[in-house]
Amino acid sequence: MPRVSNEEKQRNHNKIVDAAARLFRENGIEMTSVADVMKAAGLTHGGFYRHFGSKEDLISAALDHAVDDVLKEGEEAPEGSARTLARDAYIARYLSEDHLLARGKGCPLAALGTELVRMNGGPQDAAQNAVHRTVRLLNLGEGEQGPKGQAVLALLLGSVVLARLTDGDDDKAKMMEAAKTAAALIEDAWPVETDANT
Amino acid sequence: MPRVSNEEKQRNHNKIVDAAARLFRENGIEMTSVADVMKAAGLTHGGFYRHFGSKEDLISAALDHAVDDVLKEGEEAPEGSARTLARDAYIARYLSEDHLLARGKGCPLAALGTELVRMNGGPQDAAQNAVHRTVRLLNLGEGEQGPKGQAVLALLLGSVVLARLTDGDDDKAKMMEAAKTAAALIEDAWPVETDANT
DNA sequence: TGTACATCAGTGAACGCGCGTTCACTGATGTAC
DNA sequence: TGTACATCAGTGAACGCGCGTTCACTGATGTAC
Repeated sequence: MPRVSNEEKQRNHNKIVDAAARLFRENGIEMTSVADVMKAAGLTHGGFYRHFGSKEDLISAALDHAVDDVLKEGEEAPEGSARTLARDAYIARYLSEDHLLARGKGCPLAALGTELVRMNGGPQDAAQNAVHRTVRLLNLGEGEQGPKGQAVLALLLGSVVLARLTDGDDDKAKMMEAAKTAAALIEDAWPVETDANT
Repeated sequence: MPRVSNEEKQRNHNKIVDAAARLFRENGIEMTSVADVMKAAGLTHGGFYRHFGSKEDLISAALDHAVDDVLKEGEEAPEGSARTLARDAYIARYLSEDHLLARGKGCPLAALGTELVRMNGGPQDAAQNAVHRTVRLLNLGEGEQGPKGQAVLALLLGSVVLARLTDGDDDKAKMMEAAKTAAALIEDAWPVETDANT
């Protein structure tokens, strides 16, 4: 059957990254094997190294892809009120019941944060990039990486982790409500900036 | 050399749980082997099953122990202003540079949160217990598991994960400052409760 | 209190298993003429 | 455009390794008398 055309190779490459981005977020990076990913992509594990030098390289690529996936819409919104709407929509989606359940399609920081803390090299860079891009979206009109956006992301990320740890739909919903209240508080009452922030 | 007295067995048991609570938080649960834990406890891996039925049982015990470790002081403070001081001290310690670096001695939810989300059985129960106990401490005077305490814990947990992902002492410090500002905001401006919370 | 013996905490080799990675092989694709 | 051949994407067996767990063994401890 092999070999396969350049176009098909590219398609397979995308399938591998797609599958990895989903499986890593669903089951964790360490718990997801290269063979798991290749199987989900409809291939056998041996071909993996025609696409990536190592599992570590796949982690970086999958992380970047996951961030693209969740942020693209917000990042593409034109400056101005459309951007603000996109930011609010991002927060609403982040704190939705859907996001709690669909781990494999949600924020990679909320799915993998504590695992990423222990990574080096490419994956570490990709994780930092994910933080910067998300803060940039959340921090509209307050400078690139200002503390308000950082605080909002911290609240969102923490809320989703805690809600996912929580048993019972009611308690999950209460956690999300608490987060919404706190997010509105931060949005409305953040103290006037006194010193410059990048 | 074997066998060993009952007192020494208990001492060894504690050493195993201690080592596990530290190593799990430092390197992750999946990345820490039973042999790693036993070695850190000064024993050989074969003896592990005289203490625990499985690695899963150790995870539960280590999680409980880690929570005891970080919460004991706050939980033991008598009701009233001493309790409020203990809560404030907990928040200050949580958002300290020390806590960012000493992962192995810090909040197990901030160290292992996204890994715990995927656990079942004993470890899942232990994780939920950790959340409840921490929210109870943070939620003083607002009911057992009120949304204010939940929001504060979410903010703290998220901030520490993001700061640990961040490269550079300055940027870590900025993240912690943002969290302190937001925590004060939640503390001071939380809307008056309109409906009952457990 | 002293003796005889059963218990069992700890040791270290061994188990099966799945991991990340490598490899010889295949045959359709891409390319040189 | 057609032919000849080199390339290389994908396959599936195999590699060494470390994992969680089991086991026969040991000898000091705990206990029955």
